[in-house]
Formats: sequence, structure tokens, C-alpha cells
Amino acid sequence: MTSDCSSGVRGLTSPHPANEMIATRANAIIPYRNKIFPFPGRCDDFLPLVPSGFIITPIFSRSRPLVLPRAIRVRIIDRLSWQVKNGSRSLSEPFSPLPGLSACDSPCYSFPVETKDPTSNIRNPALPLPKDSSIRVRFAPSPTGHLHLGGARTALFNFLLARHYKGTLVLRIEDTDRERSTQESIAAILDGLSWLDLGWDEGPFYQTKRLDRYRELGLDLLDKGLAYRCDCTQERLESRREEAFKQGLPPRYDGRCRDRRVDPSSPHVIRFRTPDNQAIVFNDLIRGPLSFDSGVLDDLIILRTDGMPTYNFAVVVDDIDMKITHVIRGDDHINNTPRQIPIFRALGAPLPDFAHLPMIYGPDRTRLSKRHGATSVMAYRDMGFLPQALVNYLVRLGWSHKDQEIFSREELVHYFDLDHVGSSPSVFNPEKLLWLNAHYLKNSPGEDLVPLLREQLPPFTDPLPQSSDPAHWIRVAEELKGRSKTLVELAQFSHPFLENSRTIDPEARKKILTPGNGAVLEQISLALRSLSDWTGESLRNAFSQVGEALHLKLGELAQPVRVAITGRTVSPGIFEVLLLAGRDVSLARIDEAVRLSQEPVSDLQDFRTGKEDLHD
RNA sequence: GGUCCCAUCGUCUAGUGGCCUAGGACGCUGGCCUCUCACGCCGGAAACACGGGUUCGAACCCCGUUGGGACCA
Repeated sequence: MTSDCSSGVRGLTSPHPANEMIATRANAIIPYRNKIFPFPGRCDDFLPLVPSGFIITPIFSRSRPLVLPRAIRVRIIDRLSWQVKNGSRSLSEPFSPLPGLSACDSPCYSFPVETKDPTSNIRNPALPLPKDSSIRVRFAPSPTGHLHLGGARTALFNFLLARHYKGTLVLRIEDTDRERSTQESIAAILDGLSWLDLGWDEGPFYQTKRLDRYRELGLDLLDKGLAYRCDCTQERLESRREEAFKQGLPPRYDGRCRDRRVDPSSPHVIRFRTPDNQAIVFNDLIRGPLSFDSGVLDDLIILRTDGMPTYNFAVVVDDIDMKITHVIRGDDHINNTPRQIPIFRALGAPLPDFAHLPMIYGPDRTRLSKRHGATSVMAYRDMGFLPQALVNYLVRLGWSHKDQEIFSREELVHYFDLDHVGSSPSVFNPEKLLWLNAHYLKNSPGEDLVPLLREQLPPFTDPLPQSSDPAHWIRVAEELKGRSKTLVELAQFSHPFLENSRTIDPEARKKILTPGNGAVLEQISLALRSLSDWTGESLRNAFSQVGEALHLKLGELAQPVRVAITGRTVSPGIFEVLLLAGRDVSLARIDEAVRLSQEPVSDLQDFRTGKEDLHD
């Protein structure tokens, strides 16, 4: 194969060939590592001399950069393999040629070569931040249900990439499946995005409002002979499919109507004329080069009998019209990509870059679905998760930045790139999400938590007097946030300090509110009653006096009081509890506990002393 | 069935040919702190799927096997 597209390369023997290569940059792509200088070379082309000490890396390879010992020549063996020659010795042949590559007719066949100044730190290169970048990405959900975790992560990665590169995020609703698309789903998706605080810049655009456009471009392809009418009946296709199945062949359309003249007035679909026997190659920004044989591809339908576009067609038309530069979507679309690429070409549009994110699995390593429990983003809100926690969890599923686990939004935007997105699927782990949620809860200011706490609480029936004081709410939140993993737990812990009722845990009553402890509580009650003020210090004094008198340690006093006031064996420190409940409530509850402790434990039916039970 | 993808502790991951006796995090676990439970702090068990090859040297590059998954119908 001889060269004919090396215009910007040949003759580059000037002192700084690496710089020259920048000028030949063929297509803008996100820097894969540090800097990228795509080389639109042909097979058998030689790159010019690269100065010694420079580093050269094949972009498609995951191999390490090579530090060049002296000036060398790099030879392109074919588009996806390379060789570095130094004299006669081959330094490296890291890539075997991919079969089926014929001509370099596409920018994605070009051979990007990375060169770097050797003085830069290879291990920890400066963040590639082209601030002027004009990348355009999109999030394109189908409104056939709630926003689920996988979709949310796709949205998040698109969002972060757009923000990181100061680009644009387009929201597009793919609602051409009229059977399954609903208004409720659209609302649910928008709600989910808004809860996670993932804003978009353009849209939402609805595919159902663009039907004319699909039709226009579909007919355009028809005119150009790149598509054709097909009136094959369902039955015929069925039988062909069965036959193919019997023969063990892939069930694909046989192209019967390719060159038939189908009457335009009779019912028909429009099929795309998929090019025969071509290798379709694209460089996935996460996985590297992916190759498909067009022979296994169908002549897929682009417009149905009713004029509705099919998925693959509408997506391509939209991505072209919306000038999407980077298509970042779920792994499940990898097999759609080779179907879409010929359509891009047929429509004369430049190819965007593609990046396919690995899936999120359930614990059984199958695609996360309803039977794995909650998958809706909003279900996590209802379970008392903070959106920051979910975002932090989701972003770490597949992406990493060294050993860091906790990221602020600013850090995410700053550090996020596709380079550190892994290629293997990950399993959803609720435990870790819980830990993150506890972390964010613990580190949130009490006043931020109060409104969220309110949402989780049932309406008051008999609020404590201090519940009308906003400062009291903040104190409650501050005191209890460190012990709660979710807002639901926080609400449960907070309940006794806001409502004039509490539920005594049966176990706790049986174990702690014994007649012996009743006597202890009586003594404590007496001591507390005599207190002139209700402060941490005076309470502590009172307790140590009672402790000395009864020869009991603080722990032995605290536990009965804890159960008396909160109804459970777990709570903040006992003095904080007494302070939060206040004098009147504390004394009333202790006295009530004294009474309960004298009663026989047999009447296990009714431990309730409150009117409302939060757990109901 | 065809095509494609994936493979480091149970889980999320670091790792880009020598810094690896494989690092961090969740979970598990021993201890400290302590009025309970958490938090926090200190310690522990726990992984390169297997087999070839390339290389002076492989978790890392190549091939194969196995296993898992997705898409198509």
C-alpha cells in the first residue's frame, strides 16, 4: 500500500518534527493521555525522525510509552500496528495488525502518536485541561421508567466530562417508542437528574417532535440510493428467519428488496443499504480500537411503515444535528455502534468519538434490575440517602483518582476524565453506599440537615414545646447525625426529642427496666428534681452523687435513664440526651419508667407509651 | 446460535514492563477510646482466573483456554 495522504508529514525533517505533527492533527479528540498528535499516516509511511529522549506511544495500545534512547524512525505497518526502528533492531511490536483494514478513508483510522517532552513527569502528568474545548456530549434516556442507577451514572459521567472540558451537555428524550414512553417517566427522569444536581445546557429535546426531520433525511438517503423501500411481509421475514436459524446462519435480512422497485404507495419500510464486507473500526475511548465485520450487519430498517424512525437512525440523526462530538453511553450500545457508523457516513457527517461505559451489575453479576432491589435513584432518596453520597458512590463505580474515595463536586469536575474509567463491569455494593452516606451525614452542618429531617418525619401529633424552636432542631440534628447512616435513621433517632411520645423497645424494657433499676431511676429522679439548673455540669454532678450513694458506676446509671427517655439502648451521651429532652420531659419520662419497671413484664402486648410509632 | 465486551482481595479499585514482599476503601475481624451505640485511632485475614509465548525481567504486552456478561433475533 502506498501513501497518498501523508501531505503534512512528508518532508518533516525540520528540527522539531514533533511540533510539525501537531499541525497535521486530523481530528479533535479528547486527549487520551497527555497530548495527542494524530498522524494521518498511510501504511508503510514513515514518521519523521523523532528526537531522542522523546516518548512515543501508540494511542490505541495500553502499553507503556517508550522513552527513546536516540533519534529513531517509526514505521506504520498498518493502521493499528506500529514498529519503532532503531537501526535494524526492532524495539517494540506491541500490536498485531487487525484484519480487514483496507483504506484509510476515515479519520478514525488515523494513527495517533503521542509525543511528550521527556522532562515532563510521565507518572503524573499535568492534567490535560483544554479550557477552550468545545466538546458536546449528550444524555439520552428513554422515558420507559424511572431514572435508574446505570442511567444516572451515564448522566453523571457525561455531566462531569462536559464540565471538566467546559463543554456542553445536551439532554435528549428518546421517546419514539410510543408504546412504552410515558409522561410520568419523563418527569421521573427530570426529577432524578435534578435531585442529583446534574444540570444540562441544552434541551430537553424530544424525538417525537423531530419526526419530520428523520423522515426528511430518510427520504434523502432514498434519493441517493443509500436506502431502499422494502415491502417484505412479516410472514416472509419470519420464515426466512426460521430457515436461517435451521441452517445455523445469523438471522439477517436477505436483501431481497435491495434492487427491486417497490411501489411507493403501498405499505413499506425504508431500509438502510449496509455496505458489504467492510471492516468497521472505531476507537473506543475506553476500550481502544474495536473492529466489526459489516457482513454480519443487517440492512436495518430506518423508517417504519408508519413513518416512525427506528432507534439507530434517530440516534444518528440527532447526534449529527446536535453536533455531538463524544458519544458516551452504556456498554449495551457497543453493538449498535457499527450499525450507526455507516449511517453517519451515508449522511456525510463526521464521526463522533465513542466511549462505552461498563455496566453496573447486581450481586449475581447480571445486569442490575428490579429483582436486585431498589434501582431507582428516587428510591434512594426515599431511603434517606443524600444525593452527594449517591453521586460519590456512582462515580467511583468505574472511575478512580488514585486512592481517593471522597470527592467534592469541584474535585470531581477537576479530576474527571475518561482516561481513568475502567473497562470492566462493577457490582453494586449497597454497604459502601451506606458508608458514604454516613460520611456525608456526619459532615453536613446540622442546619442543612434540618429540612431533610423534616421531610422524613411523620406529621406531628403532639410536638414537644422545644420543637417550635429552629435552634432545637439544629441541636438534635447535630447530636444525632454522627450515629445515623441514613436520614431515615436520623429521623428515628430524633423522634423522641421532637414529639411528646416515644416507643420503648420491648427488649430494652425487659433487660433494663427491671425493678432494681426502677429503684435506681427513682433516686436519679429525686436528685434531678432538686437541681436548680439543667446544664451538662449540674447533671454530671447529680449523677456522680447518686453513683457514689448507690455504689454504681456511671454506666449503670446511664443505661436505665437512656431507655427511660429515648426508649432504646442506643443514643448519644446521657447528658446530651437529658439536655435535648429538657427538664420536664426528662423527669416525666423517668417517672413513667419507674412505674413501668414495677409492673410485671408479662404484659408484653403493650409497651407503648406513645401515641405514634414512627416505625409503623 | 451469531457478534461483541470483560477478567487484581467477598465488593469497589490503585497498577500503563523493574518502584509489587501487589497499595487504598467498604465489609469482616482483634485491640484502644468509652455511660450505650456509633465515630475516631492502631493491628489482622483476604486478590493478580488458568496455560503458553515475548522479554534480562510480566499483574502489566501477545496467543490460547476457562469463566462471566451484553447485544441481535
